[in-house]
Amino acid sequence: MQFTSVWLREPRRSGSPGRSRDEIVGAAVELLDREGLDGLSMRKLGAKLGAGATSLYWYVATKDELLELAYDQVWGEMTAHDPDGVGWRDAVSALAHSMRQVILRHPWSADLIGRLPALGPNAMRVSDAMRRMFKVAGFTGTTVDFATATLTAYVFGMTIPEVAWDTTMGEAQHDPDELRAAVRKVAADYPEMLESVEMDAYEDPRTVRELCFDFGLLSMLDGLERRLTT
Amino acid sequence: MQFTSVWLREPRRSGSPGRSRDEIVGAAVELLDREGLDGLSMRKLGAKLGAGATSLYWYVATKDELLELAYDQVWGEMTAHDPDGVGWRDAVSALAHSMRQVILRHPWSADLIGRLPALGPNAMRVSDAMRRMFKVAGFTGTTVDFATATLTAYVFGMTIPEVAWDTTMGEAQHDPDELRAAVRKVAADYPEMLESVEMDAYEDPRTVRELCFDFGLLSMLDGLERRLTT
DNA sequence: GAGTTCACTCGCACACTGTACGAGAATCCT
DNA sequence: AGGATTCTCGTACAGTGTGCGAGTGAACTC
Repeated sequence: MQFTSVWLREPRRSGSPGRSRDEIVGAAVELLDREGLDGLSMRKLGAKLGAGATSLYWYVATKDELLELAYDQVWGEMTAHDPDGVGWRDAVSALAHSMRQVILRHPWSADLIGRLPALGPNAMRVSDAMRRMFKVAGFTGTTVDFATATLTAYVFGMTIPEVAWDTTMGEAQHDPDELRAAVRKVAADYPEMLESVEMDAYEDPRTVRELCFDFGLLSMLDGLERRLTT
Repeated sequence: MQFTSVWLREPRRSGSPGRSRDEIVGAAVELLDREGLDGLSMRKLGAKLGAGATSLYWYVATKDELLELAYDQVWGEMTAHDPDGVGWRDAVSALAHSMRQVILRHPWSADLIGRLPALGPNAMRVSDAMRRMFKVAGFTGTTVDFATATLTAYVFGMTIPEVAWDTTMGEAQHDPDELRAAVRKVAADYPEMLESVEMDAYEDPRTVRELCFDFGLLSMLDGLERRLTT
């Protein structure tokens, strides 16, 4: 009756000498940041730590388990403020931006959102904080969960394709004009899409995305607020 | 100056005899539905088609390219109605539900959202239709794109973790009570999360999720509508 | 001090992956 | 008939996660 997540299993009895689990996870995150999800192999990670590949299996039952740990470490970088001070909208907004930034900083984590459950302590801490924010806002019962899920969905849903686009198109930098021409060809049969391509949205992707994110976030918050007043 | 997406490359000169590309992609989707993303290997797919593994490389440059094609075929199952008849809110809402259902039907596609750009003709068609809906609603210029991105983000962001949870927890069915107990332990230090676990949200996950999705969708639409009136 | 136990390391092996290569077969064009 | 083009596929290579079991060292017990 063993579950597939690390977090639902009894942790390994402690013991401090030799390598530690944190050290391994830290090195894994570093490697993931540098070389991406495909760049992480047990052999490479072992080499980086001056250890044999299979030594790591003492600390970690499986590679997926290691990824779960690394994934939760990413959640640990997200910062949540107290909603009592700044009001729930600002608190939620700041948390949303923090989540986005963290994922952009660790692009590989975007892939894991769809693959691993977020049950680690850091994920718990963030979700807990967000729930508190929505309670302060006035949500009660199940709607607290719904609001939390909704906002998390928005942030991840917006950020994941952002990362996807960067990693696919950014691997080898292309001439922007050439890229735009290629996309134009793909969109040729779809008038709406074509119009979208022709707009200036391609000029400075960075700020356009930021604007887009804020637009959606604002909408989201407005929509949630409306649930409270009626 | 080659791009990494199939859609940005010149298609292979036609020629119909022997196997066809559609046949291969169809078989791939079938295999993916049955065995998941890890269940698809070129050798298995070749065997399924009565062909050698490497024969497929005539029709497809790489496995990722095959996945791009399969991914777009999934987009092809999403249905969009004309917003002029039913009004933009109903049209968008129906499309959102369709998108969710399609992904739930092809869980492996959830993984690909974060890995491949959606540049295929079917993805184009869906995005095009959604843009038209928001134009009917009254959006103009860049905000059409923003609204489209926002709604797509919500739908994917909500559905991806749904799939993730199912695949991790559903592989081996567990006693729900036991699972709840395990989760309770993980949430022990986080009062908000604990409260969430203790609620009845675990009784019938299916309908709860549906409710949650509709809650968020409603919020999203309200929030977007608000952008129009002010 | 001797012996035993336990925490840890790691080389080897296995089954499996994507795909480059190049030789062969089949088909079509002239 | 001959040549070109389209298509098939066996072999091979480098790489993957990880099970196994033998080995090492330190700590604890008698």
